[in-house]
Amino acid sequence: MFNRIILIGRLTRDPELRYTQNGTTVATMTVAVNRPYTTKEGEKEADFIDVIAWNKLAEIVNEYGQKGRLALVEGRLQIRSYTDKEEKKRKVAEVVANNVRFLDKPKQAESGEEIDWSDFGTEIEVDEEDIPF
Amino acid sequence: MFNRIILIGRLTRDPELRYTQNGTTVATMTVAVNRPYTTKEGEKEADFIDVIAWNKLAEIVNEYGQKGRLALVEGRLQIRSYTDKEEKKRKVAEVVANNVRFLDKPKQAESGEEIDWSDFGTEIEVDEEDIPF
Amino acid sequence: MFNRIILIGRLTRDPELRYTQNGTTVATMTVAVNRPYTTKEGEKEADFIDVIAWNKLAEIVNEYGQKGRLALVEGRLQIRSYTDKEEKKRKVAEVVANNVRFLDKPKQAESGEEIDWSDFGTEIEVDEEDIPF
Amino acid sequence: MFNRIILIGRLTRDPELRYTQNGTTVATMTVAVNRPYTTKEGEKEADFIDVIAWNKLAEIVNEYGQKGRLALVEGRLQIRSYTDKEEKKRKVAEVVANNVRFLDKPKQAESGEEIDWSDFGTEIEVDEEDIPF
DNA sequence: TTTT
DNA sequence: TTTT
Repeated sequence: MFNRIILIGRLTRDPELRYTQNGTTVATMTVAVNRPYTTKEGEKEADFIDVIAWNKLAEIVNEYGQKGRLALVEGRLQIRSYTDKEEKKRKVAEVVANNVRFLDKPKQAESGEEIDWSDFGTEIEVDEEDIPF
Repeated sequence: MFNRIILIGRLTRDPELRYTQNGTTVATMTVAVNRPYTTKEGEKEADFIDVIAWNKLAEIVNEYGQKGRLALVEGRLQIRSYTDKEEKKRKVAEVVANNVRFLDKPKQAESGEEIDWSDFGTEIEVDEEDIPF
Repeated sequence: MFNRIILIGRLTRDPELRYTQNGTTVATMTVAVNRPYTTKEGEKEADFIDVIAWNKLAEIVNEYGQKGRLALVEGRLQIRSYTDKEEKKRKVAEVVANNVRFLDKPKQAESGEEIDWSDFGTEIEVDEEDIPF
Repeated sequence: MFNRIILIGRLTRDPELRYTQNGTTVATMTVAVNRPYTTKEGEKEADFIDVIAWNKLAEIVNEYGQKGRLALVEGRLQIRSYTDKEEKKRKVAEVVANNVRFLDKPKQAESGEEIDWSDFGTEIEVDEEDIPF
């Protein structure tokens, strides 16, 4: 009845853009979120959380999100079930984003390339109806 | 850096209570959260989300949570990695609760048993330091 | 850059429906949210939070929300400034809802009237673009 | 029964530190949160939201928070009522923080002063029991 | 009294 | 496969 998750973390890699068979745009990325404690050995741990974005949000994520950028992700936690090749039931957890914001300044583009600063703090939010799955 | 999830859904089964080797109490349960849409075939779908609670919160969850009850769960999404028997890397997603509240009235106890109404709307919240993992 | 509030509480009165000059529907209501503690005198306290909903959400809130119902409200906190009749600057805080859900069963309608159960757990969510102010 | 707010915005001024009569530390600050739209005249608007932090959190906020810094604030919305000098009932809205994080790097200290970078991304979270009001 |  |  209610499912809301809010994450702030860094992209572990550049987002990947793909298209479904009927042409819907989808972007996937992984966000590393440091845990709120250190282990007894004094080490930091992180959760690596898969995020999926659809349509216009996918395109914006793909354009502005790069490995290392600090992102705020808002969405819902989705658990997908499937059967693997060995006929075993598996589950996949991912956050279906409806809002992504980049909180740091983009990295200086390589070799003098122009930077588009307009994304800093840009609001990218989608209606639930724009999320196909 | 920030990891917050808020769920409202129903317990798919009674919580399970266990103890770690050093005696820490831990409760696990699964919450079914209906998705915010119906499929093209008009079917409702749900995400079945594993929840883990520690210490005092585990005990309260175990006492007041029963299959079918409507629960609000607040916590963080944790992704644990492990290697299975076939030496394959697997991931488990679960919500580490720091706050659980039951939003409906408890089911009438069987056979005239006394009901403890005190849990209805009770605030059960734990400090991050009370969560061992 | 980010402003999200989630409340669960009870309506202190039936919602009020009005229309702006250009015909936009707007509903206002107050939600009582018990505080997470009792005072030293053992008394419960509550925050009485004004909520405003626009357009289609306003109509649904008006139809299904009645005094005493348990509601989940999601939105953003808005602080409006104005000058009162004595030329003093005043501030008003209100939650602009983009999602309202009723978590309890509706009260039995008076005098044998039919009940519409369809609202129980219904998802009512609006796009940011449907919120005029 | 549930009251959670999450804000990201910039401090409009340095936090103010005070002490209650019984010696409890309290910090107040205002966070400017830009609204998710521009007006028809193309202007950006912001909500100026008062935030209050207690005890250890107050001290940390006071130490690391300066005018202009980007902060994430998590807490609950509190509406306090009081009667003013003209015997009129007034209401004050403020966020009681239980978690504050600074998301940008601190400003370079003036005149070669040493910078303490340790706060960047530091987790500052308090137990509900540490919040006196 | 308002931040970038 | 993991980010700062």
